[in-house]
Amino acid sequence: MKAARWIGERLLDHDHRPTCPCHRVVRKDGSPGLYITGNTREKLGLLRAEGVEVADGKVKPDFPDDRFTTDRPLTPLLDLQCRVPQELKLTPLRKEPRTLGGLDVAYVDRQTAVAAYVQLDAESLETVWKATLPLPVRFPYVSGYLAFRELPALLALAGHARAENHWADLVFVDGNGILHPRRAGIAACFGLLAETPTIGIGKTLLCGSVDVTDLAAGEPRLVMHEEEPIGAALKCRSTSRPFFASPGNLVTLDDAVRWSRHCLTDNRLPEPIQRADRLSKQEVRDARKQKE
DNA sequence: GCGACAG
DNA sequence: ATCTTGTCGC
Repeated sequence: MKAARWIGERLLDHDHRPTCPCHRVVRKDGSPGLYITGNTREKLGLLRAEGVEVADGKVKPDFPDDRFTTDRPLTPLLDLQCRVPQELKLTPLRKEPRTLGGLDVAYVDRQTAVAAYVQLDAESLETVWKATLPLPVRFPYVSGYLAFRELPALLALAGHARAENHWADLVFVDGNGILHPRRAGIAACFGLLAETPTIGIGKTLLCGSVDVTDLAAGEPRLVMHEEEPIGAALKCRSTSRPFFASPGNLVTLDDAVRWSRHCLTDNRLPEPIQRADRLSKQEVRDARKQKE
């Protein structure tokens, strides 16, 4: 059950007080697991004090172990994802982009995200404009459900950029487009909601398969999933690790490959992503500095 | 049944 | 993603 991650994150990061009941969360097999104070013995002591039987370092379960088992929490979200691909338009890019955008998210702490946007000149790749936006985190990271975590920040920042007349003609998003089990990666969802041409860039492969043996710089190799081409592996240098490009919305796989290649420089990732990534991390550093 | 798993 | 020191290479 993926929702277990949700609970795990709260256990790691909550307002722990002396009266906090978090010591009552133990592992399925009855072993205590970790405790937020770092002292596992303390955890077992608290349970004993509450009348819980502890034998052999383990808690005796007083309920059937499938009491909390359910596949409910993420299924409504999965249903939403399944409706995404039919709404996407993977059509050739209409007009030659004059500016390109890059979007990324970094984290100040467990509950504060910072979205970063960079607009570049499509020809010179020089930075034309940039902006960042801090936002509270409302959803945990769950593989395959990244959009539910980071989309709100991206959309808010996009709204701002649009209002300032700095929205790019083609936007690169940190995360996949249709290179996703349900063709509903964050770049696809964002492109759909923002009604903007998008390309997704992943640093590691989420699903599908591709052989990157002897992959040369700038050479695209298709990622296949369920008999379908859903993205391409690319390298900026023959010696660097590959990244994975896929269409989000309003572009074709060919566009995604072509524009990713267009943005290759010395760095591992396409320039818009590289710059958005750098900006988001810089902003996180500044935010932490001011928190002191 | 078990492992894998974008950021 | 984030936590972190040194370290290998251009």
